[in-house]
Amino acid sequence: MRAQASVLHLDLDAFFAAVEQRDKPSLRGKPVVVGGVGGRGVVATASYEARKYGVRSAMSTREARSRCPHAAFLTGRFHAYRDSSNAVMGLLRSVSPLVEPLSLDEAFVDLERADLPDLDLPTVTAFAETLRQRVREVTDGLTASVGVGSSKFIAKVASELDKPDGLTVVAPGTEVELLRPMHVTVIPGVGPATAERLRRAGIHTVAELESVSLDELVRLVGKAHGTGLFHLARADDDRPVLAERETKSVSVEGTYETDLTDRKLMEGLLTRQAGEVATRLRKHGLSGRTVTIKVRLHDFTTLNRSSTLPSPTDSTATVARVARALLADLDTSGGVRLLGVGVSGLADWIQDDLFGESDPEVVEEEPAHVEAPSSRRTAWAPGIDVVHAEMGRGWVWGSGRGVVTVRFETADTPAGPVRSYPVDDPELTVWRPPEPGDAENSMAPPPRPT
DNA sequence: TCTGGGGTCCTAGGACCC
DNA sequence: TCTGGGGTCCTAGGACCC
Repeated sequence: MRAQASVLHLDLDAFFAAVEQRDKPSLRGKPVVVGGVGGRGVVATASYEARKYGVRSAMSTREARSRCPHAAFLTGRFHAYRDSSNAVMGLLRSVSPLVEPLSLDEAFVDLERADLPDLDLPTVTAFAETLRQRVREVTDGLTASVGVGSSKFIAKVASELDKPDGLTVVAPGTEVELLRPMHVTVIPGVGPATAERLRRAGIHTVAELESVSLDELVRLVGKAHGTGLFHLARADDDRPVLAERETKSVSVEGTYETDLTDRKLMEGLLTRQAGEVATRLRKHGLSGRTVTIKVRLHDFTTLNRSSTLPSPTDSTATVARVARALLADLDTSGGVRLLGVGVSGLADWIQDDLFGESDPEVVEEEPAHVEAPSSRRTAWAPGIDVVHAEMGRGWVWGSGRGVVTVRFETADTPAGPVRSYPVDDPELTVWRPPEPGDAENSMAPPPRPT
């Protein structure tokens, strides 16, 4: 907890629905529900007009239709949402270099890094009001709710207090008295299961939570969660605002209108999902060692099965093959409503399949002099094809001591320049031969060193 | 025909190694 | 040879968030 109110949380109001109402004037002032419109869809966002009828996020669309039949039910237009989100995040970053997006419609901003004369309440309040106005301008009319406080926790709680289109600044020193009367579910991480456990222990409010010993809380909800709750109940929160978060996993899943029973069809769907996952991995220059499938049965029981490879992959064929093998061990005779594929244990890039699909000897015989940065990452092996964001395509001449040297040589430029980069330079990634489904698939590989 | 999709983090048990 | 402990990796499930 900081001595000044220097953490800001911004939340765009009913974001998806608000974008739809902005872009389609006939929807303004009317109930709008964005989400899955099929038989098994759920509500992503309801406009405030729809909320009056009890429509809520995560409610089934079926339920929403029965509560508010005259609402407009729309599937999302994610490009439009992303455009507006980018405009807002860009605005926030112009104001402070330390911006932590939580989703398309939410972010923390560290005001200690903003250009403010001081962090006194009047200054911060005026700044936040100006920021809300500028959000309106860059998004062509969307509104945001903003909270400012001495920590992430307090800023987030504050932004909820005056929704929509409001601002709350919590004065340092008043945090605990603000929290004490509130229900424990204001604390991030306290969902239905934890709230029920606490309720059975007679704990409903933050004040009651504050009176419980650390040992007792750990006994009730586990070590990590218990210690977290102990501190948050006292508004004790030192989590920093972090601008960049590393991706830990990539996954694709789908719920089907009717339960699947045909194994061949399931294998085909998993194969298609594996292709989407692998394409996204390649697009971001990532690869991973653990392939996981997710299977939700007809009765909603959910199974995960995973397998960890000896080295990272971003290959459609490898991910698909492992996914199908994992499915083979499962009894799906009762029907399957959801299938999914994911890859985790991510490295910055790939070794598996660099020299062809199934050739484990090549993979294992990594030259001893090439040092891997960590067990999860693989060194820049000489000869592999790479691409640099500005320089374009080339191949690795050599590497060592944290530096990789690249020769930028292609069919068009046979005697290209040589450049060296830090091994973790984000501009430099392994080049992958395009697979079906990739955006650009007309490029030929560059010449290889002999 | 109740119950999405994309994530993160935690727990717990077993294998394996030192 | 027996016994124990600690650390890491892997797998499965669950809670939670937006």
